[in-house]
Amino acid sequence: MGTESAGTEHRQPVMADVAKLAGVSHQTVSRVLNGAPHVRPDTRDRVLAAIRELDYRPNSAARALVTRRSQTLGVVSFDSTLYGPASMLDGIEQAARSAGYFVSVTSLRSLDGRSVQEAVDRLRDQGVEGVVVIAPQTSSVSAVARLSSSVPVVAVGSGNQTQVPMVSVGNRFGAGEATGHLLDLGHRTVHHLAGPANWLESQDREEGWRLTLMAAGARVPDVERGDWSARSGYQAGLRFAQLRDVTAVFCANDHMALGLLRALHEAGLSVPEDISVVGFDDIPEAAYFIPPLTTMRQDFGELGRRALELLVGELEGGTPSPTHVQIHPELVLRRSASRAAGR
Amino acid sequence: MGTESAGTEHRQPVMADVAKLAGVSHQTVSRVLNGAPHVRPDTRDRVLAAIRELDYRPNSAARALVTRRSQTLGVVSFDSTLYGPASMLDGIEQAARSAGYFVSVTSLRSLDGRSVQEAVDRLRDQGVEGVVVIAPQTSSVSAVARLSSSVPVVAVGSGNQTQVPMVSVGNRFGAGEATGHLLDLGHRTVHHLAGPANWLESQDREEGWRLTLMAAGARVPDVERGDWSARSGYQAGLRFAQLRDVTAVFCANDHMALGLLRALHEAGLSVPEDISVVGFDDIPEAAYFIPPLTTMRQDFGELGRRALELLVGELEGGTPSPTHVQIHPELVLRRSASRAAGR
DNA sequence: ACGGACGTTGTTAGCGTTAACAATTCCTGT
DNA sequence: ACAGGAATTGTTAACGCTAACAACGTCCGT
Repeated sequence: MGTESAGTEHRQPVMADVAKLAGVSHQTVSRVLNGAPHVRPDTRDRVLAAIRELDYRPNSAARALVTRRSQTLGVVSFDSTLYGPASMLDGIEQAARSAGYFVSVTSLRSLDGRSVQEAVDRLRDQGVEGVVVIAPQTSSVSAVARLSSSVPVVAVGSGNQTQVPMVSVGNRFGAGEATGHLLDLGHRTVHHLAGPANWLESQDREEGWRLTLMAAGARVPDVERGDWSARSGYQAGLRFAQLRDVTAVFCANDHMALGLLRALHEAGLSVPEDISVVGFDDIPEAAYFIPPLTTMRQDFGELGRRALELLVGELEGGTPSPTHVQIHPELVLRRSASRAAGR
Repeated sequence: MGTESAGTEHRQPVMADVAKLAGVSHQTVSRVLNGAPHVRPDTRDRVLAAIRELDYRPNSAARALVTRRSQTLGVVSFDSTLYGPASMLDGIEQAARSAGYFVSVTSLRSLDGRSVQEAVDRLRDQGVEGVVVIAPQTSSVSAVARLSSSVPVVAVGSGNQTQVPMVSVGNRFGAGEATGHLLDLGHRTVHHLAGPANWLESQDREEGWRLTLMAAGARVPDVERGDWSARSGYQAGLRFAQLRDVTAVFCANDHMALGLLRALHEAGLSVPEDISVVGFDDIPEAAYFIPPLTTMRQDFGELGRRALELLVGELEGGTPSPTHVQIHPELVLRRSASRAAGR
């Protein structure tokens, strides 16, 4: 008793309102809502009708409180402006939705471990049941490993950490393919425009490149290093253009390759006649660079989806074992790499 | 059940646990947590110490239940893989975080009104306090207008709908600037590569272009239409290359401009000598196209931030009036547009 | 017709927090 | 020292839902 409605009180309807209208107890309403067995069909229909009539919506906070499940997953990403992270986020969201979860995002401004810690804490405070981390820096991955105890965490990106379940692309493999392709084309060696040193992706791609070169007995030239941006690729390209002996460059991503292409073009060098270029990612624009970019395709959306599946599996199936799913990138042949001609 | 084991019962600490440890009532703990006045400093310290010791974290579901506030905002976006939406999302998240809100995202697969309806419903079910819609299609905007009654909604993107508060870029203005620039350069007229017909952005940019041409007494050529992708820009470019009279084209976005550039290049036409090109967006790569793209810069991040401010203002300040914030794009001069030479 | 199994529904008790109010303590000025 | 008020703390009752169990039928076999 107590708080009976005063008059034309216009609050959101609650379960009790539905119950009254349908002439049943609120528990029966709950049963209908949750698809519990043993509800007589006509009762169910009456309840459903009442729900529709009142436009009733269950209060998720109340439900979360009692079930101890928020139906929410968190994503922490580093720079969701970049194509890769954005696509992964997209894949994650898709997969989450079809698994019946909401997704809450938060992105890092800086990449120290403390920042990752903070982000995950924030998410935990919100009551997420698990989190996917898109944060492929050395520092953040180790930070993630530390906090996986409180809430299930899955990382997506790269690296061979085994402390945290992870889905990653075969960066080493991909870099090897790219480098091998260039070598097969007859280049004496392959130069490398690497990504930031503290990114796992960079490290793995560089390693794949180096290993392949060594396995082929080719000279391993010094690495140029960019920051993933076209700008940095351009600057590196200017430097490569000076070097007489470069005939092939493997770029750690497509954006840098774009900058490189432009620098080479300005230097009067033509691609692939003078210098062959291979990228990594296969962003949608890569096919429209001048010339069209030969690159390693990786399916970011799939990556995100798989990461989410892993997380949900751990959440629901009770698979506690740190798994490591790997997705292999694929060489896409276009026109930016060709037979060595010397220059 | 994961890491739960029978012997060591180890539930998450709740407020009562903290209270007991600190030797106070749970209400005092609540007061400390919420910064209520009239708590003696040393009591506060004891409580704080207990919180730290137990690593206590307030249960957000319980709090949301009683306060009727979820501290969560929803974002529905269309294709967060694109640079624009991704950047806006980023801006939104930033702003939301600093305003003390969580952000829950959901993206649309298809763009009919029903789909928007569903997405917003989903978000409502989760208990979001407001939503930002990044969905610049004709159909979705009108759908949004319809449902703004239940939960505050702010749209971001384009259009001159007044039914829903909105922050948009001055697309018409920007298109006018771009077109005007080309005209000033001496081109008789300017061709247009437009975006999808059902996008508000497309419509506004096309209108801005058309109006400017008409105001200048220039002929208004037929429009080519793409879908924002480089691929579609390439195809349109192939067609433009056939037309003898095109000396300048204004592309509705940079990605299509990239494809256009490539098509022109293949057709043996040089930019800007034979044809001048101006884009829209100023994506980070635009400066590294061949040639560097003259384009209209718009600050997507800012757009997102402003949208969120608007929403929060409505939520907290109780400003119910549909506002319309407009951000002006800015012409960035690079090398893809030059004085008309005829061809 | 009767006892029991089962299908169906209702009742009661929390979940962990904040709001409202009651109770206590500590000061002031006189 | 004492009333009166402010500062500080405690107690109780929601918030809207699900879990657990109790209470009704209803149907069957005997």
